[in-house]
Amino acid sequence: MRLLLVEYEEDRIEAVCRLYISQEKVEMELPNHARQLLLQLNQQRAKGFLCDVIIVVENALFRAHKNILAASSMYFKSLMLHDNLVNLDTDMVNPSVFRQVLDFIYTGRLPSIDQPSDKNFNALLTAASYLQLHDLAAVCRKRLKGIENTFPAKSVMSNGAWELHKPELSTTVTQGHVSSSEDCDDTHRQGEPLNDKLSDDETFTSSSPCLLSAGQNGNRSNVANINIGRGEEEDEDDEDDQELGLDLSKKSPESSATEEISPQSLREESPQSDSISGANSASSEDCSTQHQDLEGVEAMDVGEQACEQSQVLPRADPPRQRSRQASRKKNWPRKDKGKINVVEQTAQTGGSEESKVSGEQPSSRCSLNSNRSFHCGEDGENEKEHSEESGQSEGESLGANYVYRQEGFEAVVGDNLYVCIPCGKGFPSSERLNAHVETHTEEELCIKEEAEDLSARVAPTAGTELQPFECSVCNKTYKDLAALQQHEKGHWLSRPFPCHICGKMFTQRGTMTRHMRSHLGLKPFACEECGMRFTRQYRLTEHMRVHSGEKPYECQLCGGKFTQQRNLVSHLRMHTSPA
DNA sequence: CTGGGGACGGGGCCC
DNA sequence: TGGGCCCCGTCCCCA
Repeated sequence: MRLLLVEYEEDRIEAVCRLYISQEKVEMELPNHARQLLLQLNQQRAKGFLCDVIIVVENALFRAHKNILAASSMYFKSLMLHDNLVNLDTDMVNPSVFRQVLDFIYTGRLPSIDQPSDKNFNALLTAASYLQLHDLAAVCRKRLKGIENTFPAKSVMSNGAWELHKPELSTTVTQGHVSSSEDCDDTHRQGEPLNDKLSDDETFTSSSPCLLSAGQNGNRSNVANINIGRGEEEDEDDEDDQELGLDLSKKSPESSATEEISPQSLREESPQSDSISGANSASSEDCSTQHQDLEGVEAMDVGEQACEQSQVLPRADPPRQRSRQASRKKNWPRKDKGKINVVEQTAQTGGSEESKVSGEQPSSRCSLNSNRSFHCGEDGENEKEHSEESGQSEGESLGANYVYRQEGFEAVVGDNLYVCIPCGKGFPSSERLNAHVETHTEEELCIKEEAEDLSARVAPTAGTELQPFECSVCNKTYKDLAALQQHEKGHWLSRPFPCHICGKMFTQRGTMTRHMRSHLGLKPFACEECGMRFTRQYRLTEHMRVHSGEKPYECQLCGGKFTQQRNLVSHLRMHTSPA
C-alpha cells in the first residue's frame, strides 16, 4: 500500500509537471484524482480497511465505507446515520446482485455478468431501485429496453462485464459518482444533447466526466473512459483493453484540434498510465519502452495494454481456465472463495495486516493479477471453478455457497469473528481463519454443505447415538433429520428471524439485528469519557452513570444506591431471599 | 472460599 | 424500526 501511494504521488507529480510544460497557466488540479481516489477506496474496501459499515444480505456480509454508500444512494445515506449494520431486504436484493451493486458503486462499472440476460438486469434493476441507485437503475432500464439500441457492441466485455462508456451517453454526463471537475461538467452540459433521462446517464463516465472536453470525438472518449474506469482491476478484460486501447492509440496522437484539448482533457489523458504505474510500475516501464514510438501518455496506455496482453495468460484461454490456472498457481486450494478473500489471501503471504498492505505492491504480473481480483468476474469464475473441481454442478453449487458465506464472514470485525461456516469455529483474524479453512477437505465441505445450516446447528449428542439430531433451540433430540425439521418448524413459527451467523432464531427482527451486532462487534455508541463502546444507546446511558456517579436506584429497605436498576433488583433478592 | 457490589452482555417485549 | 425497559446471566473485584 505504501508503495502504491508513493507511486500514486509520483504519478500526480508527473501529471502536474506535464501541465507545467503544456500550459502556461498552471492549474493545480490533479488529473485522474477522482478515479484514483475511487481506486484506493475500492482497494480499501477489499481489505476492509477503514470500512465502517457492514451490509447484510441474506447470508452474506459486505464491508464498505459509509461515505461512499451515502454518496451513492439516498437510501444508504438515510440508513447510515446511526447504524453500522444494514440489513437489506432479501426480496429486493440477493448477495450476488448486491455484490455487483457494490462494485458498481466503487468503480462506476458493472462487473461481469456471465450471461447478460433480462433476468440479470431485472434483478439489478430491482436492487438499484430499492437502494435508490438511480444511475444503476438507468443502466439496467436501458439494457432492458433493448441492448442493440442502447449499448454498442463494445459495451459488453468479453467476460460479460458491462462498461459504462456508451459514447452518446457519455456526452450527457453531468455528474458522476465522483466528479473531479465542476467546470468540466459544465462543458458537457453545453451543447450536448441530453438523453431522454438525464439521470439515467449520469454515471456512464462517472470515473471521468471530463473526457469529452478533449473533443467531440465520441469514440475517443469512449475508449479513454474505458481505460480510466479499468486500470489494473482485472486481466480478464484485456481483450477489450487491447481492442479499445488500439482504438485510442490511433486517434489520440492525431487529436488534431489541439485547441480542443482543454486542461481537463489533459488531466484525463493518462488515466491508464496512472493506474497501471500505480499498480505495476515495473511492467509499466517495460511496456512503455516497447512503445517508444508512440507519443504521449496515450501511447503509453497502448503500451501498457499491449504489454499486458503479451504477458498475461494466453488470449485463447477462456476466462475460467485462466482463472483456474491462476488459482492453482497461487497454491490456495480453497482460495477460490471470492474476490475479497482472494485479494487478502494473496497478500497474506506477506504475513501481518501491514505487510499485506505493503506487500501488495505488484512488481510482477502475478501480483498485478492479484490486485485485479477485485473484480467480480473473478469471483463468479472462481465459484464456478470451485464447483467444477468439487464435482458440483454450476449455479447454486455447494462450493459457491461456501464461497459466499466465507466472503461474508471475512467481512466481520472483532475477536474470533472470522467464522468458518462449515465447522462454525471462530478465529481472531482472517489469516487464522484461512489457515483453518485449509484443513477442511473438499469432500468434507461438500458433505457439510449438503447438510446446510443443520450441519452447524445439529451435533450428535453424547450418549444419544440413536437420536443424534438436536434442536438448537430447545435441545430436544431426534433420531432423524426429518423429525428434527418437523420439530423446528414450531420454533420457526414463533421465531421467524434467524441469525445468519449462528442460526439462532428470534421473535423480532430488531432483536435479531441487535444480536447480529454482537457477532460483528459493532458498537456504535461510544462513551466520550472513556471511549468504551456499546451496542445499545441504553447501555451507554447506563454506563455514563459510572462517570457521573449518579445512583438513581435506591433500595427502600436499606437505602443502598445503585447505578443500574438490575443491580438494585439483584440486591433486593438478597433482602428477600430466605437465606 | 464466599457473598455482595459494580459493570456489562444478551434476549424478550412493549411502545 | 428503534428506543427503552426488564430480565437473566456473567465476570471481576473486594471485604
